Amino acid sequence: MKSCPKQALSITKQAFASLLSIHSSHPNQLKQIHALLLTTGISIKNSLITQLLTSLTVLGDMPYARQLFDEMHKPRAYLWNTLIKGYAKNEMPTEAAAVYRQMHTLNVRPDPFTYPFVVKACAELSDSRVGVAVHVHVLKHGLDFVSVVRTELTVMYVKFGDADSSDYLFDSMVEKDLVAWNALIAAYAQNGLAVNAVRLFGDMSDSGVRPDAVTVVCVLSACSHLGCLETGENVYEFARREGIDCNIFVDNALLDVFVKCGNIDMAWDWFENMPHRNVISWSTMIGGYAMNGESEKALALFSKMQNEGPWPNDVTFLGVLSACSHAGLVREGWSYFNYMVQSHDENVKPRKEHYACMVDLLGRSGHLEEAYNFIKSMPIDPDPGVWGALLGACAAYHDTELGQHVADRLLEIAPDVASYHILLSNMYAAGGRWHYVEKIRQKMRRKGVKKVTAYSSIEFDGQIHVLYGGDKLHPQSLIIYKKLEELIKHMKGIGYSPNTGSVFHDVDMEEKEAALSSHSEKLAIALGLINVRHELPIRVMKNLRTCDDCHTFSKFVSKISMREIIIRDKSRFHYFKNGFCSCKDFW
DNA sequence: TTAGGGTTAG
Repeated sequence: MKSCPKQALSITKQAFASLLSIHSSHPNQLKQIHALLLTTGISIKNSLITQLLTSLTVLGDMPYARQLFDEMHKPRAYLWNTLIKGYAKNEMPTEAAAVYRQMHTLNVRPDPFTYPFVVKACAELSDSRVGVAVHVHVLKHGLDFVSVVRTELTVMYVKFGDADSSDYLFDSMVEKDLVAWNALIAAYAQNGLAVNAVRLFGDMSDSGVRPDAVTVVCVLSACSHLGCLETGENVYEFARREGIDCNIFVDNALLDVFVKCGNIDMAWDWFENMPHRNVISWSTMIGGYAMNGESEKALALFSKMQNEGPWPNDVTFLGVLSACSHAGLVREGWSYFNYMVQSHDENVKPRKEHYACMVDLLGRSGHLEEAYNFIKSMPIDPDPGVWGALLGACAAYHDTELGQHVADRLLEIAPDVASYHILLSNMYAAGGRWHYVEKIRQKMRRKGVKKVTAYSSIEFDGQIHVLYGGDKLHPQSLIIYKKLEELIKHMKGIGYSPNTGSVFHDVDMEEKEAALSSHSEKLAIALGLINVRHELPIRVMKNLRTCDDCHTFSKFVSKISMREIIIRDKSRFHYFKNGFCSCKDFW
């Protein structure tokens, strides 16, 4: 090779460069090119290696990317950055952080391009100490005013639930560009702070930065979470005026708003008139019918999709199985599930979520033993979601024995999840075994397991109101409780008796009733009765599953107030009208 | 020799 003329060498390198750019769709092709490159013995130009490394990280072959990286002699900072970015983008935050640590140990000086992905990886790790340590490094290197780095730090602190830090970083950002606004709006929308997302969208408009389609999609997604139909429609109207509609992402996001606000007919109209529909549009619509209890329509739409729509994916099947689950269609559920098992399409192979759906379907229909055997026969390790579905069924069917067995398994693999402790505790409470309830409560206290705070939201006059259980902070608090008192008195006269089975503590009857009567959905319904125009339904969105008592309560309220009440809980929609619920008490 | 933001279910 030494005798090889310079010009020929350059041609060879160019040839490899074009080989790389043409054959970069599969890791094996890249490996072959790499091997070929090594046999020529030409000194591998950095740009070729970078191209190879980047292609490997894009294709997600991180082990090979790592191997290639390890063969390099003293890689420069930008190559470290490429590797970190690869791990971060391939959902391997632990590895990304490890590479950064190694870089630090070897005294490779990080540059402004290093931190966006290191910080992103830290945000994914549940250990906030690592994130804070990296923030300190950023400060030491004087890179905290680089807007991309600062944006990622802001998002990281939102994920850690550290509002003071994220507020400070964002507010003190000198030039907030479009991506910075979008990143924070997205972070709020995805981390249970959807109200903040909507508010920030307002601030953004005031600041003069013009939103784009990404902004609109994020805000619409926040509206979906909150169930804010009016705000969602206003945001879309704004997008239309600004010419940032005509985009399938925006169309799907608005479809999701209709679906998640329980406006299934509007969703269908919108879906039918969309100029383009992809697998997400179809899956959203199918899932929407399922969530609204319209299982036949969900399944009919799925057959239509098989005939004329795009190829279904794993998410489509979650909607299909959930439709079966909500309607108790055990036979149909099995047949869809078996179809998935036999499918040669890797995208449709059942994942743990599908197993959880099947357990839910079998469990809800009372086939507890079958559900248990199904879990035991699983080819993959059952995750907490799978066991949790069975525990829920045990609680619903008062099978304390199996429930205890399931809970033992569950608390082994997910000892810190409050909802499982609470399910177990409710199961004992329903059977009056207060001694066990107290034991669980002590265990939770000892281990510091925190409950997810229950809240409900309701929108009227363009304002979003969020109410927590026992809320006393709402400006109309006094009238809300007065209204509730009136309602309960009236309802008791016609046969309502509070179902105290699901109250956590072993306290006396009066206290139990008081705890029940301040559940967030009851407060939201009362607030709705006071404020929502009579011709409109009262739409309440709850972040957790609604309890038996609130369900009965809502039926009674729909009857005595002659109002339509729509509650979306974590599981599905409930339409209460004239004393009945669309779920037929099966949820 | 390179950078940050988005939709679907549970």
